[in-house]
Amino acid sequence: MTDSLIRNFKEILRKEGLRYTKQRQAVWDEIQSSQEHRDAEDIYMSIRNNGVKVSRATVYRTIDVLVKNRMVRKMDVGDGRNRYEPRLDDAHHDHMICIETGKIIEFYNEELEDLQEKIAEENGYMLVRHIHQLFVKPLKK
Amino acid sequence: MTDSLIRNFKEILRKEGLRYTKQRQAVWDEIQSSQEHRDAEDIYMSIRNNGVKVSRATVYRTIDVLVKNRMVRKMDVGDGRNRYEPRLDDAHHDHMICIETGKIIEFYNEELEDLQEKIAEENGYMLVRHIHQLFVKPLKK
DNA sequence: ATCCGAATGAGACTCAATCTCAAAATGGAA
DNA sequence: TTCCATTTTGAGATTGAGTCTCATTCGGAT
Repeated sequence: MTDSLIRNFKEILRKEGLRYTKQRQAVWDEIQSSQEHRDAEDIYMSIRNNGVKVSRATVYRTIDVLVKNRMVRKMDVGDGRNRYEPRLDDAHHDHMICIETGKIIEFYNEELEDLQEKIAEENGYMLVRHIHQLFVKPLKK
Repeated sequence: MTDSLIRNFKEILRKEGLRYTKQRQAVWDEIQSSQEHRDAEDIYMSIRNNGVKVSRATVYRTIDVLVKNRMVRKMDVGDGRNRYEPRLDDAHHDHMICIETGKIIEFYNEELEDLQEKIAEENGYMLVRHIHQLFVKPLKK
């Protein structure tokens, strides 16, 4: 990855030909404020509770820009609601979801990453991105 | 896996305490008839075109039973519509989705499977199931 | 300060999937 | 075979995440 690690939100809007607005800033601020894996409704309600007037439409529209620019990671946990988390650094990780508690554990494994690229290449393809979730339950002691 | 490979649909219904109906049979027949990764609407329309009267509700309800009993694999390709494929044998595989053509390629890699179990265990969990999709594009020649 | 294209927001809309409940079908009992 | 308690079905309503519309508001270049 050659993206600079610290990227300015205003810069990204400029690059995209978009204007800077307090609603867009509020969405980015809100996502940035927590490392949790949150859904859009949660983000929307938090912004409103902080006293900023914003609509769901704007939240979704802004998230799209952030995802496109790799500021935010979008993840599908399979329950119909996407979750979002800030990509404060550019470090990639996958997720493990406990089916008993709902807890989301992040993990990263170099060997796994390499293997995926290899598999894609063996089939004549280049890996662009991947979705990888492990559904797990606690080991009996 | 200790499930028997050839399992009878009626047996499963019995085990689940469900009655055998021609609608349920038609859903299973239709899914079984093709190895494609199809969505519920497609399965529904095909059954109706074959002259069997069935509702979407029944299609969805029956698919749930089939998925629960590992007769059918449900996959989320990220476009909001789940795809289903028959598990004629019990062989597991993951999917590679070409972002240029939409083509779905199946793959299986033992090393990858082992690695996932290992990662779960290292974190104090037991792997129950996983979602793994590689989004790829053709290699430039 | 002006101006005009871009952004916003309320609510309509989409669409896959689920739910409702009256009517129909199933299958065990007799 | 008939009966009937119980389950299943289906038409259409509902849900809910996400998208779209368009009149109004705003940003920022000049």
